Amino acid sequence: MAHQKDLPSTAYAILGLLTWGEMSGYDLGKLIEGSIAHFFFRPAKSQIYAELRRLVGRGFATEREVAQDSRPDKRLYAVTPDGRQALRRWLDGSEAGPEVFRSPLCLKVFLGAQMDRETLAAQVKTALLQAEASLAAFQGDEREIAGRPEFFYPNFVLQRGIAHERATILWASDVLKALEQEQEREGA
Amino acid sequence: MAHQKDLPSTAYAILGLLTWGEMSGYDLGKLIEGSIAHFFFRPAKSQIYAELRRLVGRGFATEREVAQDSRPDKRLYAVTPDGRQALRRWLDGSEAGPEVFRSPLCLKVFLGAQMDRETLAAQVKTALLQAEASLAAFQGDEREIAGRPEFFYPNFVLQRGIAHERATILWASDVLKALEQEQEREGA
DNA sequence: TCAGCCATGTAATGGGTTACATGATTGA
DNA sequence: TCAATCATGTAACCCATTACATGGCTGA
Repeated sequence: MAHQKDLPSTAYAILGLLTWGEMSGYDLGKLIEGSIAHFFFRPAKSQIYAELRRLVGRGFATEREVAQDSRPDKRLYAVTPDGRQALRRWLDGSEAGPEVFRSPLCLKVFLGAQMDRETLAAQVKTALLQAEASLAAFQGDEREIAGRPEFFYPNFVLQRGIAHERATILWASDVLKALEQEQEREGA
Repeated sequence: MAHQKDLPSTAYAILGLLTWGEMSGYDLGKLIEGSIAHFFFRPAKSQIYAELRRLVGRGFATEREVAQDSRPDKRLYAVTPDGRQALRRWLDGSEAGPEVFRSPLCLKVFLGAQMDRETLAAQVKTALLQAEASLAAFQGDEREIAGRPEFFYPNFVLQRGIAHERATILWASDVLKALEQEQEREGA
């Protein structure tokens, strides 16, 4: 009964955000951009809407049309008790899929022997600057949510992001240093 | 001319590994498992073979059938000059796709309010143990390749993996501590 | 005036996974 | 004897992205 087939984990991500409160697909998009996009996935809008329809089809969410003037009409979605149960089952289970770290930069560094040293260094430098920007943004978020109990759990994830960016910055600096040393050794 | 359509980055990953030397699809699978799988992607066997055929079709690799007795016959693939050029263009360019960190664990922690505290703690603990195992494995690799100049570039990526696992371990420990404190506060 | 926000979707494509299929050799 | 290694693929499926489509309101 209930579910013939398991949903993809992205469905549970959306279901999870809906526990935050009733929302439209558009709202979800905004919310994802500031949270889940950083540590899970950044779906296309079209996928959000498709996934919401599926959740309604499964009975995991309800849809409610709200007419607005001076704005387009919208549909608000809310989790059902069935939805909460399904989410809970998924959260408690251990088949949530693997941790994935996919880094084109690491691939390029790995294949560094195929590149000009300068070009590689430039790309590492770019990544370093991006990591610094991310870190600054995360630290801004940190100040914003500090001490707010409703962000008790999200704050853990934010801390992980901060740790990750810090590690990236240190690593990139080390790589750049090593690359320069190698350049000198060759030049001399 | 040359290429009507860009290849997906996974094709360049395989092309890059082929610069290591002539290999079969099977060999590539083994090699990926010990390298690229950790920081880029872990393709299904079927995809490796499909991607190799495409590379040959584009003229980026050559195929050579080798008969063997007491083992199945195999096909060896090697990069062509065109392939090297294409790889180089991709490496030098900046459209390599985004850095992706997809962590179901982070999603669960983010939604921690929906779970039993103990269940969440157990899952964090599991991740911690896995990170410790990965770290140990990476440190084994580190000892193996230490000082070997042909691993100059791969070593950077290994260092990143080590830094990442260390950060994960510290973070998970912090989360567990905080979760226990919260438990005590409630219990008291 | 004009970019950007609000708001929702369809259609086409394809990258990637899963399941299925085969089968000899080698070492524990 | 039995699992693992070597070795290559086909077929089906589907999650996810990209491009396309619409259109009023708001603030700089």
